[in-house]
This record gives sequence, C-alpha cells and structure tokens, in this order.
Amino acid sequence: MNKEEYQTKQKGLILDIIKKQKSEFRVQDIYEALNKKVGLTTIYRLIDKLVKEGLLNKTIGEDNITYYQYLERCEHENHFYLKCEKCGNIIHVDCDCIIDLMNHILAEHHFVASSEHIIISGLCEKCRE
Amino acid sequence: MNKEEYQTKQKGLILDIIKKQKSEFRVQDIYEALNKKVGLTTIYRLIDKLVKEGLLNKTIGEDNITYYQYLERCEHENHFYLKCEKCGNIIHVDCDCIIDLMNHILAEHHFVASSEHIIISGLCEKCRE
DNA sequence: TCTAATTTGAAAATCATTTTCAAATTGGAG
DNA sequence: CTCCAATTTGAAAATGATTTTCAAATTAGA
Repeated sequence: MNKEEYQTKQKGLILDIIKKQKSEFRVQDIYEALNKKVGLTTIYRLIDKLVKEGLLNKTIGEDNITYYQYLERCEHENHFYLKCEKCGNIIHVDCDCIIDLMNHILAEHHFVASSEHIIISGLCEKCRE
Repeated sequence: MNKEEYQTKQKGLILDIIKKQKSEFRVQDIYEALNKKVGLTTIYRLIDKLVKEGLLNKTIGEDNITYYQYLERCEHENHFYLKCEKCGNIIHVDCDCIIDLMNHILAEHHFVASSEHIIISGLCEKCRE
C-alpha cells in the first residue's frame, strides 16, 4: 500500500468545474465557482498536478495573472486561437490556414510547431471599431 | 515638459546586460550581473516596459520561475518567432509566410493580428532528435 | 471493522513583485 | 553655468499569489 492515489470528493468537484470553463481561468475562478467549499491549497495542488500531466496549459497573461486552460475538451485537431488584446476573448479558429503554416514551418524552417498551443494576439472585429 | 523620457545610467546598464544574455534569464540574473549596483525595483520597472514594448518575451517556466528573453529587432515590419519548448531558444523568422497568414486572418476571420508579438511554440531542429 | 497511507485545509510562511515616497538625477531654459 | 520642474531611483514597506506545515479527516484494502 504505497504511492497510491486516493479518489476524493474534492478532486472530482475541482475537475468538474475545470472542465466546465469556457476558456482560460484563474485559480480564484475555480475557488469561487466551488463557493469556497474546497480549500485553495487543495485546488493549487490538483491544478499543479494536472499541469504536470499535460491536461492543463499554464500561461501568464499580459495582466500578470496566471491563467490555465483545459486541453482535452477540444475535439478539434488543431488548437489555433485568436486572442483579443482588448476584450480578452479567445476565438477558436478551425481553418486549414494554420495547418498550412505548420507544414511550411516544418519544411522551410525545420521547426515542429506544437499544435497544442498556437495563440495569436490582436484585435477582434468588435474591438477594432 | 511633459511625459518625457529621461535617459539614465541605470537604463543603459540594464539594457546592456539584457542584450548580453545568451538565452532566457530571470530578473535576479540581471540584478546579480550588475553586482546589485542597480536596485531591483528599477530592473523590474525597465523589464516591464520592455515587455510592453515587445522587446522582451515573458514566460513562466516549469519551475514556476518567470523568465525573459530578448527579441532582436530587425528592420522588417513583422516579428515572427519560433520558441523551442525544450531548450527555450527563440528563433526569429524573416519570412513572408507570416504576412500571408496575417492577411488571411484579416480577410477570412476579421481579426487584426498584432505583428509585434507572434510566437509559435514547438521543437527546434536540434531538440527534435 | 480496523488500520495504515493519503488527503485535506486553516494558518503561517515564503517570496517574487509592486507600491510608496523622499532624495537624486536629468535636460531644457535662461 | 545655474536654476528648476519633471522624471527616475531605490530602500523599505506592502501586497498578494503560492507553498509549507501539520493535525484531523478521509480513503481503500485487509
């Protein structure tokens, strides 16, 4: 009985909430979504574990806040996003253009672009006005 | 005499050290490279400014430490970079492919991609082996 | 039911980053 | 060169996110 992993109510609750997030989220978002019924320490612990396992992507925003994003919930092959610098919204783009670019990068620049995490910043249509 | 920028000894010293860094560096690295002759506050201030200007890339490592990397400016308009997830090196790509993509994104997805800050992660040729 | 290993979470500690503010510096005007 | 207002610096204090601690609660197998 060593190095086992125990299934707990808290782990289930946190994971459920994480999977419900529409886009990037903060630790605080999960804490509040759970009505503070689960301790912050526990949330940090599970999130760190999920990041290490590759289920969560961790980034630091331009606002200096740490954001996480659940990776396996997307059924698309490519994960190409446009992130508006003004409203913060993240638009998922399902288009061959990014595959073409990845192929070009591989052929011409000898670089394997990770399809998991291509985010281009800019201004969305609404915020451009 | 409003909103001027004053040239100071400290700004020059910090920028010189930053340009000398071979790859990713921490705030602490700059502080120590300067023999603590410039206050940490001042280093934080300039680095934040450089990040906002797009001259530095800011990332959070797997060790949860914040790393920065100097992005060489070229005379071209586009600043397209490939960042190796393994060795952390950032490669500047001077190629029309990114302009083509930006035009496509504007025409088809109605999004103005910021030319200042396009970084795609992946694996460089060396680390691919 | 019993028990050992694991997990939880409140509180305290840590530590990177930011804020504060008085003193020093900068650079243009006279 | 001197003066002066705006800007910058940096030590110290504050902030705030994340980690550590550890006793109590929970889990899961025997």
